[in-house]
Amino acid sequence: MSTAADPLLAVHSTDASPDAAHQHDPAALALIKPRLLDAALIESVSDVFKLLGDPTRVRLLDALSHGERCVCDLAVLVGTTESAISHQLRLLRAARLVRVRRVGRMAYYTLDDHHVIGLLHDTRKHVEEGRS
Amino acid sequence: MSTAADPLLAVHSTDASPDAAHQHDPAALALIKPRLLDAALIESVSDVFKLLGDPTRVRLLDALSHGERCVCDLAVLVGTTESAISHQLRLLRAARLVRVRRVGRMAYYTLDDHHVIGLLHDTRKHVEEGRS
DNA sequence: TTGACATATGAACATATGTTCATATAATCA
DNA sequence: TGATTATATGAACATATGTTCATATGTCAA
Repeated sequence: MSTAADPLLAVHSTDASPDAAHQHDPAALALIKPRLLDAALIESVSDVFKLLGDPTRVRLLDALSHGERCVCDLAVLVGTTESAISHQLRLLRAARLVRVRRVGRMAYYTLDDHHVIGLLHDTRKHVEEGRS
Repeated sequence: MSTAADPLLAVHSTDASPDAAHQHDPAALALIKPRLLDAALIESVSDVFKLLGDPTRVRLLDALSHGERCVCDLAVLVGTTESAISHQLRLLRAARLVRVRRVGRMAYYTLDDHHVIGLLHDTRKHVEEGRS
């Protein structure tokens, strides 16, 4: 899998499109535009990342990567209120990143998608590579 | 690489630790606690995800996944002001997710880390799998 | 039933965040 | 030089977001 190297050879043409203020490479734009992700997908994808973009939720998922845990234990591991944890788990549940199993008055949470562990791992790699 | 299956066999013991309000499985917690990611790494990882958690920036990265682009073309592809784009590119640059190459008064941006394409791809997969 | 417990949730508050507008920098051209 | 172009950036504003506190729901024990 090598990087897509698009032609960057187009000269600075005097553009004539009516809507755009100005464009450097109209030909390349026309080629790329239809290949971009559609609005709904963009929104969904960024929503998932938004969920991962909070320390408390990353801690939660990191804790859950070691196996199923109840809310009270997650609160201890994450170091926050059970209320705060519960609010966050609700969001993660809605996005199907975690799943509940209820036993009596306990609620046991697990990761519902093992892509998540991969995402955490890859991002960690990015961060660690940057510590030059 | 299979999922780590931790023992969940501990009985509901009457806990005696002084700081925690209550714990369900103290033995498992003691085992897991030292294996959790440290605070600084959690923060860095969630910061990267936070950057990916915005539609405009996902659009930017998606556009850049098709090759190097100048700011004005990115503005057209993303459908926003060049000012807004520039603000976002600044953030992405600071996180070393994109890189600039300056030619005259133009600024050409590229992805600086190809993990990012993988992250986008995997998250897209998660989203698409959920459309049941 | 009564009380204690585990979890869930709504409202409110403080903080963070993305865009807009104005302006700055820096390069190209007349 | 002066005008125009491409990008960058600061301040301000409106919106979004995470936690806290109070309370609700449902479970178990006595």
